Order: sequence, then C-alpha cells, then structure tokens
Amino acid sequence: MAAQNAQILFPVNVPGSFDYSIPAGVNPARGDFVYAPIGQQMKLGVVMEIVSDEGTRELKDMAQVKAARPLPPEMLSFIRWTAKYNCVSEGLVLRMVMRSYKALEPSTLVTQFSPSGNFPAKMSAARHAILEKGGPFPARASEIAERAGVSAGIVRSFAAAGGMLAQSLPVDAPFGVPNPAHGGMALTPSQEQAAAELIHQVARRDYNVSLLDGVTGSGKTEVYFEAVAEALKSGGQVLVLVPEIALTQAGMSRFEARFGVAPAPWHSQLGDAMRRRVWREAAQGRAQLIVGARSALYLPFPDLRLIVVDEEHDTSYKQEEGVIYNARDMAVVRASIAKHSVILASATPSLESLVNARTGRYAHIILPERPGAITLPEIDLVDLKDHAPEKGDYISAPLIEAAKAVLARGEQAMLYLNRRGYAPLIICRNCGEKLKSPDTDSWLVEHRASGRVMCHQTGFSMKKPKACPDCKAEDTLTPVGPGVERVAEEAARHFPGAKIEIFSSDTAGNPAEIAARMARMEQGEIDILVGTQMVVKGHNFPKLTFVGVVDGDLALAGGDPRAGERTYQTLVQVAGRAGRADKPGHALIQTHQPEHDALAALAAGDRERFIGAELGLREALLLPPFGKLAAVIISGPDQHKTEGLAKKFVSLAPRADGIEILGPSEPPIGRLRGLYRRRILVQSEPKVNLSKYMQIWRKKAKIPSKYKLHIDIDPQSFM
DNA sequence: AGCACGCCGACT
DNA sequence: GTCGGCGTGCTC
Repeated sequence: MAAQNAQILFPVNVPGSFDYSIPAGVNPARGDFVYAPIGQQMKLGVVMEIVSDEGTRELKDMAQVKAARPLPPEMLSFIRWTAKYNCVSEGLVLRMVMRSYKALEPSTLVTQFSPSGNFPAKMSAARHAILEKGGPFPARASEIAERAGVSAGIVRSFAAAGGMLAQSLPVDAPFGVPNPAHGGMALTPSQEQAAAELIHQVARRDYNVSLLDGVTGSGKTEVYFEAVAEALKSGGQVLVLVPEIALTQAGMSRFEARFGVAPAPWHSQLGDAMRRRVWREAAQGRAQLIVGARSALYLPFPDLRLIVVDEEHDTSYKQEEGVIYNARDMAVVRASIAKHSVILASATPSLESLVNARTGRYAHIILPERPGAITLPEIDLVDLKDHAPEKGDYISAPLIEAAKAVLARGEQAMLYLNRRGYAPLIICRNCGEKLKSPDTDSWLVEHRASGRVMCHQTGFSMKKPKACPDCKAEDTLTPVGPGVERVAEEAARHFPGAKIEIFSSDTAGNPAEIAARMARMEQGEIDILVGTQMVVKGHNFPKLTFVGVVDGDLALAGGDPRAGERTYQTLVQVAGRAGRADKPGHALIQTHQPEHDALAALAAGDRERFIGAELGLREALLLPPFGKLAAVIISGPDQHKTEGLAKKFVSLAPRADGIEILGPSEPPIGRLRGLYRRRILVQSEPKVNLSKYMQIWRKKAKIPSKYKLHIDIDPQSFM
C-alpha cells in the first residue's frame, strides 16, 4: 500500500489544512484530534482527510493521536460547509468548535460522598442534618456541609464511621437524563395534530425542516416539546436554540418542568468550568438536551436528532463578529448534512422561512389561536401629523387618554421606546456642536440616571461636561430627542401619583433584580412600565392591558431592506404584551407614516396583507429571498487609505452575469473604535453562487495587515 | 493564532 | 556596540 498523508486542520486563521506524513506506529483516522508540528510549535488539530502520498514534496511527520472521541464525519463536513458559505477559513470555524477543547481531557476526579444506609449507632444532630439536608448525593464534602449547615469535617468523620460512602467521581457531573414522559400537558385537538406532524418528521430520522407558525398564546412551545420528547425517546440528542435574551432562569425552567431535569445550557457568558462540562458531556453524547444561544450549534454532538430554532426570526441568531454566520440558516445546513429534523418556530416568521414553507421546501405547520387564550390586542395607529404632542413632549393626547383610562380601572400600561437613556443626542445651544464619541462616529447619549453621557456603539462613557467642549460656553448642552428616561419623566407629569418604572438594559441589573421587577409588575406595584426592546420577550402580565408605542417609525429609518419586516415583527411582539384571556388589550402606535405597509397591516390585524406587500417589493428589487446579498466591510486606521482600498477592491470584482455591486459607501457609523469603515453591497440573482464569487474576488485583493476586509453573507445589519 | 525575522531608537 | 520596540509574513 502506498504511503498515506494526513490533512490536518488547526484552529487558526490559515487558508486551509496542512499535509503531514504519518510515521510508523501512528494510526490517525478522519476526525481524530492529533498533534503536529506547525512552525516552531506543536499544535492540536483535527484530521480532515487521509490521502495517499503523491510524493510531490517533503512533508513533516505528524506526532501522536490524542486519546479523545473524534469529531464525527458530519461535523467535518459542517465545518467545511460553514467556512465555504460564509467566506472564512476552515481554521476559524474549527476554532469555534474547539472553543473548549480542554474538555478533551477526561474530567478530574474528586472524592464525593453519599449515605451508605449502614449507619453507626451514634447518630448526632449534625449527622441527621447531613442525611436530611445534605443532598442531592453524591456530592463533595464541602457542598454537603454547606447545605446541612455543618462543617466539612463532620461529613468526613461520618464517612469514616461508615455512615457515608466515599467514591472518586468526575468533578464534571453528567447532566440528568431528561424524561420524555415527565410533564406532558394536555393539548387541544389542533395542537395535538401539529405535534403529531412534528413527531412524524422527527421519527423519519432524515433531513426535514418544519416551520411551526403560530401566534403568541397558541402553545408553540408545548407543541415542539412533543417533538423534542420523540427525539429523546429514541435516545438521541436535541438542541434547542433560543435568542440570547431568552436564556433566563424562567426560560430554562420551562424545560425542567417538562422533562424533569435542567437541560445543559450553552451561552457566551458561561464560566470556564461549566463550559468545559457542557462541551464534554455534549461531545460524549451524554448530555441529551442542550438549550443554548447561537454558538451551541457548533458543539460536536455525535448523535443529534433534532434542532429547534425558537423565535427563528430573531436577529440575535446572526453572529456579527469573527465568523459571521446566521445560526438559523446554519442549523438547516447541519441538519441536511447529519440527516435529521429542524423545527423553526415563530409567531412572526421571517419572510425567508415563509417562502420556503410556501414553496414546499419546508413543512408548514400552522397553529390556530387557542380558544380562551390571550388574543392579540386591538392595534390602532396615531398619526402624529394629526395628534402632535405638546411642544417638547413625545406622548400624544390619544396615548395619554388611553393610559389614563386603564389606570383608572386599576390596570397597567406600558410605554415602548427602543432607545436607552434620556436623549439620543446632545447639542450646544451656543455653537450648534453635537457631543460625539472620541473614537467613533456616533452621538453621545445622555443618561440622566447616572449623570453620564455614553456611546452605545463602544460602551465609552464619561461624566456629562458642564461646558461645551467646542465653544466652552457653560450650561448650553441641550438634550435632543427622547429616550426611555425622558418618556418616563414626561409620563410622571401626565400621570401624577402613578408608579412608573423604567426597564432597559441599563436598569435591568442581575437576573435576581429582573425577577424582582417582574414580580413587582405582576403584583401590580407598578402602574406604568417604560421599556426598551428588553420588555418584548418573556412575561405576560395579566393586568397589563394597554401598550403605547412612542415611536413606531424608529426601526424604519436607514437603508436596511428588512426594516419593514423588523418593524412588523417587533411591534406585533410589543403589542402582544397587552391583553389577557378574557379581555383583549389595546395598543396605540404613534407614527409619521401610517400609510407604510408594515404599520397599516398591523392596524388592520392583517398579516397576509403585510406579507403580500413585502414579498412583492422584495421580488421587484431582487432582495432576499428572491435574490442574494453580501456585504464587504473594509476598515483601517487611515480614512483615505480605507477609501482607496475599498475603491481598489471594487475595481477587482470579477465580471459575472447577474451580479450588481453598490458602493463603496460610508456606513452610518463611518468610524468605529478608531477604525474608518467603508461598505460595499453585492446583490445577485438567486442562481448565482454568491459565496464562491465573493471568495474568488477576495483572493484577488492584497490587504495590508493593519486593514481588514470582512465578508458578510446575507447581511442583517447595515451599520 | 504564534513565532521569527528584520530594521530603527535608548541604554550598560 | 547591543537590547528590544513591534511591523510583516509564514507555517505542511
């Protein structure tokens, strides 16, 4: 047999994998984690392929194979696919996968104790406390001691006396095994039917995608839980992707209530120990149910049977840094490679998914509204041309009247404005200068609660200056425009005596504080909640019957082709906060453009009308899903050189049919953290392989090391 | 991502 | 004279 080589991929940003010869006595296979010399160092990589030696050049020998479970072949294909589609190196994708490769080492062992059942005659109060309050067992002496309120020494001496059994167990305990039959709820006939369809899809054990389309309160979660149960029953793994914001205690406890154990969590803020534990347990196939944010999609599950993408329209599935990818789309890719089911669930599906459902690529499962459930509130528009608020105010008379009415009935109101702080802009009355961030082209936002001004792009903040930094005049800096703090201040004027609270990421605090605020709202201790995007998800408050949207046009500004869709989706969710089972709520949306399709359809309660109008528009303009988009972002320290590089790059574009190139142009934020930026937008017909085109294009360019060129396939953000 | 090579300023 | 700054480029 001819000599063989191993193609090894390292978790570094180099264009591809490297070839190594295989020394005698070493037997690497595809997917194995292996060590090989790269430059001056020995690095851990993954064998992508074993190929026969062509003898074209002298190769280095690889070193040894690591004793760890190899990546499954589907994972290797998924890494390749992700890299190719999103125009990044395979190494960068592998780095995402190996984010916690310390988990490849077996877990360290610690001594853990459990009751032996064979208790000594002398049973002190402390020993009883250990048995009664020290569980769950087995656990470390210190954990048992803390729960039982005794010292760890007593636990050890109890063990020495024979009352406790000491075992050497891994520190990283396996996750509990979910029980598919644990907390199933009674379903209505239509839910039953939807669940049966999903179960059928999962049971096929083949690639298939279902769009689970149902309004708030239709019981989407309970229905997809049945599909999750089916996959768990067959012994496979299930991944549920949720928006980052939904990874709260409350969000996770729904899973625990249904399946009897807490699922394995995965998100960016996981501590090192937990991250290692989840990675290892998921990679070993022992963690069966994983609930996580988008990056959980790159865990090396060996036996995945189902991915659920909850709130599939949510923009947080798009990763905007490093490897730029859309986890919703990549979930479908992973399923098609590993041959299993995907469920995309939403009350307001993305147009892309809707079109896929309507053309038959996805199964379309529509959940009707549940009788007796919370119904969507009545939505009306307030034309600000006819109902201008008082000078300097932002809340119009119709909103004031409606809120007064619900407060008079002892109910609650919410005012929604997706803008943190007091005012988005500070202007000097003397010289007209606007306060700007030092290294970024964005206005500094006034935050009155903290007395500071902040850059929302970079997090920069400083004390609000007394004098204008430009003309040095004192007390001339004037806040312009509304943020939630200002709306709350205005509300306090309109509704004297009402208890008003602000809910935004600045006021949210830790999970316990959020829970406390939710409880206060539930118990009616808050009359008016003024909130940003943060209030959109989660709790339904039974006494909240009115929602006022201060600026319905906010998301429509800017050149984002999905602005209408975003506005529609967000406002449906915001309005949906109002109402209860026996009485639908009411929502008023202030707008300058009541004729806009998204807003008019909202008021008419006619989703089809919006979808029809939006699809027509997209089809005419060749926008997704009727065409493809890619963005190029070039950034660097010198404005002219960045501009020059961008122009040069455009001039290098390969000639091809069905491709249109727009730009370079200055993005809304032209300078970010000291780097100047230019954007190029590429639009293509659906039949074009845009990823391939972009990769060929990029290869022609030479970018100096201080400058960066990013390709964003199917961009969602146009900043 | 590392690490070496290389070409310019302040030190024993 | 050299120690070390980090800019540039390569790693099978």
